[in-house]
Amino acid sequence: MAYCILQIALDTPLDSVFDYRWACEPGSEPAVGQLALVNFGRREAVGVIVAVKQETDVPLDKLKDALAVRSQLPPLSSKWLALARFAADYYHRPLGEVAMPGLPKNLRLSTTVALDRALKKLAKLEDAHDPSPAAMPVLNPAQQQAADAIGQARGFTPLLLYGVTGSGKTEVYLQACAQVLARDDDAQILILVPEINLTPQLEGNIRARFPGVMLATLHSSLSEGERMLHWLAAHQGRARIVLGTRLAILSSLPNLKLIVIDEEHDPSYKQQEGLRYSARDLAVWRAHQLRIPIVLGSATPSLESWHHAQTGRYRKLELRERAVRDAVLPRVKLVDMEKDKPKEGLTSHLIAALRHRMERGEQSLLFLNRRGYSPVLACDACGWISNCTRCTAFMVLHRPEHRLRCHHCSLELRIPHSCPTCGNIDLQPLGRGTQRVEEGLQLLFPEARVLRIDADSTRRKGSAQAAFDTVHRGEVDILIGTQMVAKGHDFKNLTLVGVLNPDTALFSQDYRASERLFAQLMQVAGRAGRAGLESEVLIQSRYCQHPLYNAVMRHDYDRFAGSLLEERHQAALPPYMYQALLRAEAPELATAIAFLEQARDAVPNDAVVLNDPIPMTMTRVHNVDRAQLLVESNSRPALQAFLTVWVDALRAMKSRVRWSLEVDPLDI
DNA sequence: AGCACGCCGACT
DNA sequence: GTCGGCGTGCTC
Repeated sequence: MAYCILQIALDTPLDSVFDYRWACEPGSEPAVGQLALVNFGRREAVGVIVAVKQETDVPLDKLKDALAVRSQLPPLSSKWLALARFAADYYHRPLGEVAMPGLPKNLRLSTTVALDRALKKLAKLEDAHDPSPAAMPVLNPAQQQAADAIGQARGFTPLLLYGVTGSGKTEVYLQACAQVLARDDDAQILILVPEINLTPQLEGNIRARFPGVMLATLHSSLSEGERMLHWLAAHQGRARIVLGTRLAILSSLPNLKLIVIDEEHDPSYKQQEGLRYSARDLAVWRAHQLRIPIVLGSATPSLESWHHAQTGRYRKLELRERAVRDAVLPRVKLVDMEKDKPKEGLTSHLIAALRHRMERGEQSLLFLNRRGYSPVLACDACGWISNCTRCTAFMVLHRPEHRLRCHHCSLELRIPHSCPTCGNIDLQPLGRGTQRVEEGLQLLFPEARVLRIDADSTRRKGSAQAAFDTVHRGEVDILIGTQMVAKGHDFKNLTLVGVLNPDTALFSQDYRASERLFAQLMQVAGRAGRAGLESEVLIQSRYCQHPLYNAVMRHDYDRFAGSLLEERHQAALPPYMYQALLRAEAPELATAIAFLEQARDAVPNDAVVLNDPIPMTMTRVHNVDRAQLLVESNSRPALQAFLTVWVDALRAMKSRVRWSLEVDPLDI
């Protein structure tokens, strides 16, 4: 029997691919891109074949035979492999660690029963082959122009669709999709959305609009069986529209002809653990690779994308008006908390506005990005405060649950009835979270139906949707919530938005905080007045003169972004600078710092700037101290070239300190 | 990362 | 006597 050598990428942190022997006659070797089951160490693993060779340098006593090739599955395309390879190189992780985790878990088992079952089920499924859409609403001229620009774009065309909330971006996407589907019988479209709780609405819209088109969704709350089915439908080219969250950017789409990224500025496109990739950036690369158009939609684009639009790299499409007839932008007002002292966290202005909505039978939304009852519990007598014993953080008082909770390591304690150090029984909750505001609302408005929506009130699966349904049915007068309520949902009868405590972000260490706050305020403001009712947004602040609030009041992203970009330029920050962050963690801070100092000097270099190692803002989490080192360069290639050499050197250090590298970090 | 091997402390 | 703590070594 003749043999060939399969080079296989496996999901392991080892920076290498692995050779296996495979018995086969010449001419009938497996294809590159096929999956194979192998023995790896003492376990079995599925990897992807990245090369088929006749020879190998691996000594014979180490070389093993591959166990099986998944020949019933069409191979992943060379384009897909190139995407994975790019991501692996760019983020400096092993190829297998990038390529494999995106595949359905059931494809990576040692048995093929799930695969075979899914293939059989798909084969029985009728291909829906009528791309003609159901009745399309008439677009306003700006929308039509945008949809046509997308639909008619050929080759790599990045388009920034800039439109205020409610300006009808979704409708533009849908009509552009209709054009692409009508033009090309095989065309596939990938639509990315930031979070899963937005998908039901959009998914319903797409299904209603394209009843004859197969739609596959890909997000983290699918069951493994569904994920396999949907992934396969995309991989076979049969799903014409794929709607997913960031992980869908690595799905296999052989006939991809258009990519849409909704709310492209949203931080959840950036994976925050493991392989820290940006789905938005990979999407742009993928569009470039395939020479297809990509739409980046947002009311508050990321400064990176805005910058590209200003310099002409991206084409800007603008929607200036709300699409629903008579819908106007809500009036945004600032309430000066220095003059109007709040009661239960609410100024008299806001209380009056809430009362007014109650009288008119309209709904109100209060936005406070802080869950729990109060962020700290303190003792007036001796100065004790509720520090977490494992983290550099306060334990948050959760009154309904009778617990102190650390939001970083999830340590939980009963609420102490007296001060642990001096015995004082009069412990004070300091500050205000959603639970405390909820309590205050019940005092101020005993007759109101108040509903709190945050991560605590929606722990059980499906309870978030149930809560939102209650609001939609009009069974809630005042809704209080964290950023969960800021996104996506259209509340038809909502005419007042109150923003309770946004000031902290104004003075944050993180230079992206103001960009994020602006986006968040615009987004939450956009919840009001969707159905044409006149509505207002009240922002309670101690810094009413702050330019950020001024820009929000005028709905003037344009100028705000311009001034932020100017600041970034002056301060040599992204997008004028390219960054990477080396993080280290150890039981003692000094160990982490020492590692980073060693890392800083590991490779001689004059192309990039290596800053001094510093402890992270929140130094200790779960009894581990963390520090970081920022690497900067005004040239992306120079930074990348350095990182390639550096990562090799860091691996060679064989330090016992845990470290990770993040390219293009969002939080510094 | 897994996973196993290996060499020292307190338990039925 | 063994169960099990996690140090370290390897994965074609």
